Amino acid sequence: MSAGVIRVPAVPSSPPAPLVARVVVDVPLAHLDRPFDYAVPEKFADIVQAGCRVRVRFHGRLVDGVIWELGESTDFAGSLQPLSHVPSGEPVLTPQVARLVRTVADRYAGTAGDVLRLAIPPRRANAEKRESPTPDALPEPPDPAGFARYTAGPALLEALADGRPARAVWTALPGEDWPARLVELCRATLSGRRGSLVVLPDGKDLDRLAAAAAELLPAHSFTVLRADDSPEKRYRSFLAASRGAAQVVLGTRAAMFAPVRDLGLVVVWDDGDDLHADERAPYPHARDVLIQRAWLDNCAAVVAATARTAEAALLVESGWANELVADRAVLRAAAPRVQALGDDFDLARDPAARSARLPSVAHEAARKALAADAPVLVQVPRRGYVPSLACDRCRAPARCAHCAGPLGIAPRPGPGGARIPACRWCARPAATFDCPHCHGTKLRAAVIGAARTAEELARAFPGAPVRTSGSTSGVLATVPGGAAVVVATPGAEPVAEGGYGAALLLDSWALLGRADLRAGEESLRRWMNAAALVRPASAGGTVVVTADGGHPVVQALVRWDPAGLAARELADRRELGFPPVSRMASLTGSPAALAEFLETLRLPDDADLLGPVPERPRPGQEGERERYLVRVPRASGAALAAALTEVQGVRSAKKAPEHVRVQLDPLDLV
DNA sequence: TAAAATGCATGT
DNA sequence: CATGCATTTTAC
Repeated sequence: MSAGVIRVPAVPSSPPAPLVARVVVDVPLAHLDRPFDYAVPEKFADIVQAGCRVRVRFHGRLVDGVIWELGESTDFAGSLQPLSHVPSGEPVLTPQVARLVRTVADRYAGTAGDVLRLAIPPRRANAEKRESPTPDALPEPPDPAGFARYTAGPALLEALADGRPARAVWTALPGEDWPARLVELCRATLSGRRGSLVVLPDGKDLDRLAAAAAELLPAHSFTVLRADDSPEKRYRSFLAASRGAAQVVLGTRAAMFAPVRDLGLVVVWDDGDDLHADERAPYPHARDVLIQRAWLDNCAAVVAATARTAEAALLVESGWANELVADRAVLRAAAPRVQALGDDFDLARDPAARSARLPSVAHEAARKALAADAPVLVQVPRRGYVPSLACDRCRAPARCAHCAGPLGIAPRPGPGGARIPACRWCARPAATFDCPHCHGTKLRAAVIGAARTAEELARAFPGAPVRTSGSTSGVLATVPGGAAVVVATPGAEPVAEGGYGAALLLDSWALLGRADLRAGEESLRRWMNAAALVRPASAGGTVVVTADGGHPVVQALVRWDPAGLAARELADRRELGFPPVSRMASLTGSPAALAEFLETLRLPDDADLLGPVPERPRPGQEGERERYLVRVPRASGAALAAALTEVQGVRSAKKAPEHVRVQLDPLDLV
């Protein structure tokens, strides 16, 4: 130290200014997934806040970042670079969301930067300038009558109003006005000064929820986050939440990270819908993220749907959540009559029958409803289901004798040009087949659905107007009461004023025959979501499903027993070693990159490596790609994620040229 | 992208 | 075994 330095005594009244900003930089490199310390220059001292955006010099370049936290010292041995820019002090990352982001990144073997990109919308300076309108007053707790049909319903509302961390798997009754019920949950929570977050699969559902919120919540107390809003509007809605102006946030899956103030409740609606799985790395699932949030923030959680997933069943079975269900008598009063077509009418067996007229039972149900001036819902399959293999005798999906993966025909012929059935998980050829259910030895290709045209139905019911709702023709949210035939693909069913008089579920064989781990659960979910729009049996409501009444999934629909099927699914998956009882990771990439990846990978001892299987080429992707699956017991899930993260770090540090896509608990376990 | 660390040959 | 120069590593 030079002799001429003059030491200035510290002014006692001024608090020590924050000197160090720990910044998460937006670079896509796995080995740099940690905060870096920067000096806060004098000129920014007044505006910087924990959670605000910054630009910093990193590796010589200017990059975007977020202040993870502010501190007064650093462990870094070198001299700190200063923050280059602080575009605004607006805190866009709350400490609670920061913690969630870290947890989610770790769970999915991704980086905090990747998760932050999902969690924080792009900045719009204009939106920041505007003030967020604040609500006038807290609401009173809601009328408990809405939940009176569910055994523990009123008690749940009370718990929420008291700020207790109640956890429930709610199975909504058919015909339930679920948007109103969900808003009542939010209102109960808000009456206790706590915020709520509700995540739904799509914009159509969000419209209904927002309409209910406008009725039941104070003005400006809620905000709606939807992917199809303009960037400016999205940022404004986001700020309404982060500033604490609106304490109730309703949105589609990107809202799962919304910075709700004083979070008291998280809700996911229809958690079986695959739209809840984000398709950007690291592919988080809204239900799982919200459950993590409930853990971290010790808040209430409600997993709600008309049907039930095996994951929700596990939450109940493990004791994490209580069931919120109606008893059988209440259910009988609410449910439509469900008829399954008997064994004698088998659409799948007779190709001619498929293109022919409606089965007479279905025709009769529709005719009656139309005669009573009620609309009829017709659910038809979407095109493009993947063909799969099933037992020729009993139709059970064919599974690999080694790992219980689904059998299929390889997209490319094997050695010698033969197209032998093979496991789509571990790629072992299935030279012989012995059905575990009926000991059949022959395989058949399961039927691929083809949409019945609206014109065909129009001919079947002359005089009734025909409307269609689907992704190609446009999704209708509602249809008026009165005789009409409404043709919809699964998930696009409009709500009918006064309920449908009948529903015909014509996609049964296409849904049930899919080579998907979730085919059974998913079929019931889609059927129930359609059937729930039908009037109760006492008002003449009828549902006809064109499937074998002996099939367990069809039985669950007839008896309206989503909990029973979910419990059964869970038991099956436990036996076969499937999620959610085990955790799985899929690794996709070029054969060379995968080989190199696996060389560095140190798997937990109890891990099971399956594959590789060839990946069907995606549009716009060059070269051969294949996929491995890794399976571990649930307890080793964190160890698996950590091992995968480590390899990603090593590979990115040595600049491995080819990327390997790592997905934890992927939905498509075909 | 640029500074620091490491590697390596060369002349002592 | 310093020294100079090239290459690799790090990233605040």
